[in-house]
Amino acid sequence: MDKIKLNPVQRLPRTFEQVSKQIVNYLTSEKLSNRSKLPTERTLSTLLGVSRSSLREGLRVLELLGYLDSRQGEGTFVSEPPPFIVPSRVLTQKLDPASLKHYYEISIMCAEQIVMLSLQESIDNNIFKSKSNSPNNFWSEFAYWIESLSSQLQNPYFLSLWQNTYHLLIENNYFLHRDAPVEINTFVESFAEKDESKLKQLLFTLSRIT
Amino acid sequence: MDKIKLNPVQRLPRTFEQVSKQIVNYLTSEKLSNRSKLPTERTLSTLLGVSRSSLREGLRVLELLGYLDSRQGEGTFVSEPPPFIVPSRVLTQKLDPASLKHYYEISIMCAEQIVMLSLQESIDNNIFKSKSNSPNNFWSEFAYWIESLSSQLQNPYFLSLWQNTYHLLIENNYFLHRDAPVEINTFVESFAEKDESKLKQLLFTLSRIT
DNA sequence: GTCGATTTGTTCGTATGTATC
DNA sequence: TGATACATACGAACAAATCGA
Repeated sequence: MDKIKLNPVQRLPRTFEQVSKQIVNYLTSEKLSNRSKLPTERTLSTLLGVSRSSLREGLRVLELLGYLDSRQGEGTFVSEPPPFIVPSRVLTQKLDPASLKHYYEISIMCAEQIVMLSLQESIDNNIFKSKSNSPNNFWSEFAYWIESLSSQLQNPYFLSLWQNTYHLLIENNYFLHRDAPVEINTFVESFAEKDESKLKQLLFTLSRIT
Repeated sequence: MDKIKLNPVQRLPRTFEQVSKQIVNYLTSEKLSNRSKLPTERTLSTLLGVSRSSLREGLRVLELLGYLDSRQGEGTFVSEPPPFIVPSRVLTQKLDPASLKHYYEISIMCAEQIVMLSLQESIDNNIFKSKSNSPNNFWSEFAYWIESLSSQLQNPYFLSLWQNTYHLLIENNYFLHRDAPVEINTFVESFAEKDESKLKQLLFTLSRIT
């Protein structure tokens, strides 16, 4: 008996998948900048040789992933996709406590990284001033601080991850009954003094909040 | 002149958006487990009072986000959405060097977190054995080690983030001409000795690879 | 301020491909 | 082999939003 070489069968990608890939290739190859207008759905469907229904399914995918933005009566426009997407946020769906805890730990990891990188790149944070005068709301102040730091960072993906997870927690009222046993000024001052170990200790206490 | 309060105009969500949200609510409320079968497209469209085209656009979104899985001739099935999605990976699209560097830094952050958490949770890693006998390929060994660690971790989201970024880098040949100046055994031994500072120093050298 | 052209949003009917029994 | 159930795909038509003459 001969040896039979078995390869996994290749299925043709569905139409909408081919459509979305082709359009993204078109976007990148033509170097279409932000907000530039795409051809109409009818034009695209004839160009690609597919029906408008299938083309639209492809456009939906790209819109969801942040590559496009369609507006009725106007047209379809190029957009900048984010580096990360959290499914439940796209659908504004509430999450269970376990998942929230997992996202919380991710957000703290990002915060720590942002703070430490800011120290390394010796970012000037003297401009920072507490936004609100309500000293109770630690978390919004903390978020404001983290974003003011990361906006000066070279790598914008840490900010993206932070924002995704932080806003997800906000939307799920995660911080409603979780006040942190620290004040924002403690962070800001430790940062000004470049006190790395103190900052790490503070962030560790945050990570320990249940 | 009176003060005018300007609120952003509220648009009715498009049909496919309402469809995807309703279906997700249906999934969670009915506690439909993995792989259970949904009603047919025709049934769903009549139940929701929308056309099949609009329903399908909603299903596409859910399929892309990982909530569903449609197979021609069989049906549509429930699936488990991942905590994070990287747009360019969904479209198997190649990325520019700058974006890759950003993702690389994210992946290293995850790796460090996974290692440190594994130390804290005193995970037993004695079972680990190098997979291949080619000592050259540091990165695949490293990835194997990270995954063997994080599979025992309480929070699976670190693993998800790691895998997303690592596989994205692989798919873009990021490691092709980037050999690390360390060996995997150095990591494994330092971990066995619970040498935290040594591990941090090793991970720092990884983060410094350009 | 209205009208008409343009463009996306939505629907319906129909045909085809594919898996299961 | 055939029948059934299902997703996939197409095209034509109409609705609604936007913009400019």
